[in-house]
Amino acid sequence: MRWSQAFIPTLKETPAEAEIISHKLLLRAGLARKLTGGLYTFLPLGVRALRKVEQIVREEMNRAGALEVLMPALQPPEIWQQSGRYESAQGVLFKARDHAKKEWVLGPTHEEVITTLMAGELSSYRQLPKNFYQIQTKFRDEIRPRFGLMRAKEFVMKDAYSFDTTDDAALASYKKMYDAYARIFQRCGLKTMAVEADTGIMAGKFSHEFMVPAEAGENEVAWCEQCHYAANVEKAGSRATPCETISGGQPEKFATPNVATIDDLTRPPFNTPAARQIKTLVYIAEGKPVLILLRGDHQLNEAKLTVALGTATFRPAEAQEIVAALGARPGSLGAVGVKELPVYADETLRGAANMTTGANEDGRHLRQVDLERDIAVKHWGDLRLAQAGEPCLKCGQPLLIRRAIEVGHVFKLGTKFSEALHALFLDESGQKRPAIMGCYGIGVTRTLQAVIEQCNDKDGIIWPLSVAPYTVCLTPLSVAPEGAVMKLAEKLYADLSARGVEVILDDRDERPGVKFKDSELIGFPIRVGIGEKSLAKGEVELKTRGGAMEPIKADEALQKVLEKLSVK
RNA sequence: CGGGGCGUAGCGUAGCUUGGUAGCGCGCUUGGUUCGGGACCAAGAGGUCGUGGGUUCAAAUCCCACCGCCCCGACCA
Repeated sequence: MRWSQAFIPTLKETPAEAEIISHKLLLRAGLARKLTGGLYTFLPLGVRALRKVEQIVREEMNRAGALEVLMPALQPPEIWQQSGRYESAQGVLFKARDHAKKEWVLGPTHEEVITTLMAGELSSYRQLPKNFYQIQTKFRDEIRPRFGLMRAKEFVMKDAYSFDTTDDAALASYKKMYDAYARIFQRCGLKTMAVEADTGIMAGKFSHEFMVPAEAGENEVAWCEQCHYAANVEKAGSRATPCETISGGQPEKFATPNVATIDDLTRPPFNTPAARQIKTLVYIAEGKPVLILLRGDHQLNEAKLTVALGTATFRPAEAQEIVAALGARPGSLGAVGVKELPVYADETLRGAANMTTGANEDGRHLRQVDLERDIAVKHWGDLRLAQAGEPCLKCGQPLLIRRAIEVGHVFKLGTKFSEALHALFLDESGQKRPAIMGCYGIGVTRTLQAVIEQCNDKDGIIWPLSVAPYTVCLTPLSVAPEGAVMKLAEKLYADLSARGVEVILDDRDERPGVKFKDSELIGFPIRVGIGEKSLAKGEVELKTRGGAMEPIKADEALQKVLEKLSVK
């Protein structure tokens, strides 16, 4: 490609809308432009990089034995009703109506479609295992699109769905995808970590997320450097420091005027450490109030609460609901003597004694509360958020917590969809059984931006060779057609092109500074600078993005470039 | 959905408090001089000041409503 013929609108200044580095570079390097919030046009350079990522994904999926298909993005709502997700996915479903006013949904994911397909095609165990994938645009009515391509209303996703006859076989399919994902992200030049994940509305057995460590990420990951335990904080467990277990006597009410928070009680005159307090939360679960007890220095993990409650339909109670349930306002809440409401307590509190908690009277608290003696706990479980520095569950080393971008997610689904949508087969004994499914997603557009987020410096993007829109940028410093500089540039351009190298020739009549800045902003992995001064010595300049300038003999330039391309 | 911020030329912005018919930088066009790290000189083009309403002799500026964009949050009593 000749730069003069291309469309590469680089920007000197950063558009005000961009906050994080990858979003800024996406716009500045002329890769994409915003249509409106959460919707982007990929410009030629952006499309090239995107296609590179797609191709890596495609190659690795094929290598892992998955079969490429392409499903409709427009879907009938009936299959969503059949799977039971028409309601639960309300929040993200884009809907459209046709001329007859019939409703359609724009696919946010394709379990319903693929399972419907298999319901029609599958009949025998002999057809399994099978794994189908597609690379396609997904639509999600995100509450808040963010950071350019990072969270968009429309985005390119690779989704795959496996069908197996047994749990063991399903696990093998899962493992294949897990391994394929590790290869995919590695080939994209990304450092990722696979972490245990919460399964959310997918309701699967277990899952892993592939995370790119980055401050701009929307997730938090807990991990242990010692034993390599790693989990999304929504899922992560950790050991807590032990509670006091020696009873201080019978509960005793005391006045706490103007005390509204855990923090207030830690200060004089009360001096009660947060770890010696019981935090009482009121939630409304499926319309009914429940109490949740945590230690004062701990925080609730709603993903874990979902598991404990057995429902995702819950929310924090409003102030008036709290008063109705307990007779006191937030700040003086407690569970002592409460019999009519179910009490869910965090495991950490088991055996805790001599604790302080609200007395369900405004301005009063109770001390010398012994958990199991004084509170009727209905359900004990892990309800708390793991915190940095707490000992790892497995080895006891302090856990680290870092932000990260989720680029891939693998789920073991089980039979939820195959049962609901009748993807059944006859086994060896003639028994009709539902296929055991797994599903596997990669945010392709998000992966692209994650690469930029991870690979950049003050001058711009540093593309890994594997996803660079062009791998080589030829930069003649003067473009007079008959000059020696341009003649050499043209020859190199022809030779590299002939060998299938993706090369761009900066034939613009611009000053050297402009060309250098642009090539670094965009981040082509290899630049060959050709100028009169060095050419007089028979040399050109080979520069890898992020590396040092290296003078090389002009007549060896082709060979050197080819070496760089194959070595890296 | 709640909170905060912002909307002025393609991009970045000043002007708004204190109302008087819009300015700067980048980019763009033309000519000239330059030419190894985002050149310089000169002359230009480009604006419904987000939209609608109100106040006023007069509104980018004050008031009301709406729309859009960005950020934080969606919980911790």
